[in-house]
Amino acid sequence: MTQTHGLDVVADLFAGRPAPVAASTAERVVDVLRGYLIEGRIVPGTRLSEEAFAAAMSVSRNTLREAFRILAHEKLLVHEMNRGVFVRELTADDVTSIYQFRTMLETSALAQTERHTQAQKSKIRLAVTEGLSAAEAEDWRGLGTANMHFHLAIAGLAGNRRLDATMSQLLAEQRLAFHVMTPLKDFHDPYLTDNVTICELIESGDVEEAARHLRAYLDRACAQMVRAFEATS
Amino acid sequence: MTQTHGLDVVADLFAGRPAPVAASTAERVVDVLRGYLIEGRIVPGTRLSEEAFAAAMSVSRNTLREAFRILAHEKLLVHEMNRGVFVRELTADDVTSIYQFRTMLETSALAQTERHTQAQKSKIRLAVTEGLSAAEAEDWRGLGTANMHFHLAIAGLAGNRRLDATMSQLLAEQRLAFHVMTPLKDFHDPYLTDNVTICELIESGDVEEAARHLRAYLDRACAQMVRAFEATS
DNA sequence: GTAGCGCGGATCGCTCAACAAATCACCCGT
DNA sequence: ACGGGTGATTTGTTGAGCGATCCGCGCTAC
Repeated sequence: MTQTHGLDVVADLFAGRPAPVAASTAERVVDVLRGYLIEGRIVPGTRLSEEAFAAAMSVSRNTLREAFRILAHEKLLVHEMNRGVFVRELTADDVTSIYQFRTMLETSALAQTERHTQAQKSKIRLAVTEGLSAAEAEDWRGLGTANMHFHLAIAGLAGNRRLDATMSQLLAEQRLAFHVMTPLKDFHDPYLTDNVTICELIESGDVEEAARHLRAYLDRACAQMVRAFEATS
Repeated sequence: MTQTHGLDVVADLFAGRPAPVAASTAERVVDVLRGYLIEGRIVPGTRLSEEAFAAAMSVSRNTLREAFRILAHEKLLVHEMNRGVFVRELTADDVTSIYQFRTMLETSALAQTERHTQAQKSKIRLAVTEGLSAAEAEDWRGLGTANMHFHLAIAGLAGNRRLDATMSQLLAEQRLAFHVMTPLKDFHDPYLTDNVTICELIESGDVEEAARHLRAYLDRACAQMVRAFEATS
């Protein structure tokens, strides 16, 4: 980095840019595919043919395999030797495991009050209002993502990049199971009021009670999801 | 799965097997490379030439690239577009971030007393004795891995596979920084007595005090590491 | 009928060779 | 010393190819 400017004016110009849209082809493929997976556009369990997908995305088989390897590492795909890659199918155990881990992360983040910043707290509030307006517009998919933002913001209270990363990955993984939750309204809507309560508790400084509430909330959500899950299997 | 056997006799035959040594070539490469990286045999910052490594490990460039992608995803390598992959160089911030996260995970696991099993607790004790005998034999590298096993066992108290996975990954990542800690004795030895104390506290059922002790311990270790870190840079 | 067997056909795992594009190292003129 | 051009090196990606493995199907034997 050449130190030509006293203040880094140039850096500011590019600061708010939406990331160069994934430079490499493989990463672009990963992003697209990940989008499909967490939106449930490909049913869990289906095999992803290398040839077919390579053709569909106009990339070589080699590049596609790089992408597959990454997504398998993110646990969105399963790689079975000499058989191919499949969209991950979550079991009921996976769901409880994910929720258990989430509970640990989120309550832990909540407990680190000395790290909480005003910026993070306002992100929580933002996610809540996002959810409220999505509900008002009866945009249930939007309500789902708002809910995700809420929990990411909670985890963000710890101010730890690594925690944020694992949290997003957990949520992505969890989304694989959302296709069994139909209609989405029934799943997300009841928790909106919980989000409001928790947000207010945090703002009022009573993180203890917020954590208790959150824990109960997550237990309930987990139980509901497991129930819906075992009903279909 | 064909249901030929009433009791699954066959499964037992293969139960204790040391995993088929990574079936695919790419995974084998990943394992070997990961071994090198966490042992510090390749200095952080060095570029890993595709051609050279492909030749050295007798695999094609394409397969090697798959391996590189995975290791980059594990944050052991850094991939820079059109420049190549480099062994990750941790910053002091990384170290504190890792320790902060570890603290959250380990104390969280410790707090979930209702999930603690006797099997897990004995694993902790095992790691402690492993460390004691390593210290007696003046095997400082062995003491390091014993210490790792200790913390993995603590995290294992939560009984959550995902937590275990992120914990191992964190420890692997942290190991990238161990090469600055020379001699290893001075870094690991002081903490052996702490391990003993914490183990006893857990066995006596006083997880509260164990958590406090652990937290202080990790803070100290982090500070020491950061100090050693900034001394070299 | 059904359990075992063998035989393609499809797909994966991996390699090799090639080429465009980007980066790097070096030299040059100023 | 500094900016700029130029060729060498390395990466990004592709395409073809081949052995290995798995799957489905039909055959046979009991």
